[in-house]
Amino acid sequence: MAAENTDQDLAPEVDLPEQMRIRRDKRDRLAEAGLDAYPVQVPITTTIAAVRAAHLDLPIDHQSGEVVGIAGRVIFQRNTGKLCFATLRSGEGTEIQAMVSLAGVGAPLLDLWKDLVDIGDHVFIHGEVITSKRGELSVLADSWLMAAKALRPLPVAHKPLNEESRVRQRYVDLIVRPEARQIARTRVATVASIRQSLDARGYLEIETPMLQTLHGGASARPFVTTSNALDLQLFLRIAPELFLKRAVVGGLERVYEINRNFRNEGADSTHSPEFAMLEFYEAYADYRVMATITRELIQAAARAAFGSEQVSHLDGSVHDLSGVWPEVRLYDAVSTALGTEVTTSTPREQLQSWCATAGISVEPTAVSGKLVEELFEHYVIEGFGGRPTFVMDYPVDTSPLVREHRTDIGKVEKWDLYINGYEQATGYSELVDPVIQRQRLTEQAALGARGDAEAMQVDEDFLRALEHGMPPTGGVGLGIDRLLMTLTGLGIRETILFPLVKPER
RNA sequence: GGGUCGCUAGCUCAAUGGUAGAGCUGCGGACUUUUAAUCCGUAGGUUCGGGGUUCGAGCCCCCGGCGACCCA
Repeated sequence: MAAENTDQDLAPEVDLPEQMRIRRDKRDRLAEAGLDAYPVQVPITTTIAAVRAAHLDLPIDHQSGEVVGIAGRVIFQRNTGKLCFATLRSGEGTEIQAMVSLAGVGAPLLDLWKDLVDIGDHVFIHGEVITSKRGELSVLADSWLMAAKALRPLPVAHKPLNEESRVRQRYVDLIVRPEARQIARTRVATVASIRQSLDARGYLEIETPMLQTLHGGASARPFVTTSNALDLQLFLRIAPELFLKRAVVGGLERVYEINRNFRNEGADSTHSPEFAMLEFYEAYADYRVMATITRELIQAAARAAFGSEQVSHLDGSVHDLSGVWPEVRLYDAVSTALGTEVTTSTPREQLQSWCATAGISVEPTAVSGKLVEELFEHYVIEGFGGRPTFVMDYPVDTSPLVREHRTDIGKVEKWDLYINGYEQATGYSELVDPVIQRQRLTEQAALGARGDAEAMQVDEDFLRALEHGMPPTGGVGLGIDRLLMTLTGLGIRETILFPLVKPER
């Protein structure tokens, strides 16, 4: 590692920005003064939050008598000649004031504090819990230690960091922007809520392969990699679907997985090449049952994250996720939009003509169902507004893993849930007939052979599993990052702590 | 994929084609009750990279990089 970065590592210090040179110098001077810039530990006795909680009512300019050792990051400093104030913040966001005075620590430690402590440093303060003359809860130091010296200056705390830096240096974003820390916690609460909802319903959380020898379970371009040891081409999974279904065949009849999928596609405000996905399958359920469970999952997540099914976005808008959500049928919606009836038997040439009129560019080989879906996305989705809407009953030729509709020929029992114009989740009555599944995958493979990079491959082992008998099953895929978008109104790159970004140079 | 906008000091931003500036941060000094402390002084630049036009380019032109927004 070091050997590959010699230019960086050996960069003369004079080439560093002044402020970084100075902080490196302070690091050295700490050692000369007998203070470790990076001690293995500091003798904390409690946390900032605990001190705050224990002294909620301490009157102004009062001594508590309690002596504590605390540590936190310096986020503001106010130094005077013989009395220094610093605001310390702990990782979870609680702040407390440290007071370092001549009377409390003596001249040598006071001078070292003033010389060598910067905003951004982690420090340890030992002393009595008091309130200042302005009433600020403080620890009046009788000694202090460096807990970890920061060699880079923090950005100005009161001006928003530009968006690119926030994503590229999330650690800085987390330090300076409370919303960034809040989003990370909201995500945890959301995912925990999902697990709780499914666990309560008797689901098992399992883990399935991310390295797969065949790509399937969705229509998407995979990332391709190689196992050197096995001399084998592998794909990063685009979906866990085919393995979760194997589990259902095996008798794990309510299973889910929350983990990453990888799709070799572009990134924008609603797409990320790697994204977190929930998939869950329930034997003896169908797509309607799964729609209800999905709505309840999302509503429970909203309550867990915000205490309400009315979620407030950071822009101040309020979005109502409560109640039962509207449903539209895909072909009905497209028919209404075009002012003429569109069915599964509408000729492909007619659909292509409508697409051309709408200015939708489609692959010349696109199947009829794909064209209908394109028309739907072009004409219908915006009309939903922000209201969650289930779009029901999709064309069979774009849904190779879904069972045919029980009454409508040429359609499948599939819904997509749209929120704010993006696809939030999709649910199926799963195709469990191994003979039809083989036909569908064979057709997919034929598309792949003709150059469709998103087509699925024939997974013989998956078919063999189905041939052992899979119970009637409902399944759902739900984007976790997009659920955070739904709950917070943020772009996908704000909901992912460390999204993929191109190298800076 | 197309279009528009942006990239300047550690951070946030200025700068008719004519000496690259400000605030905060930093550094030196004063200050024992501050709260984005205050006051005095001061330093800090490969203007994203490369090429071109020009007496002269942060600014105009071309190529490239990264990002944001809109469109498909």
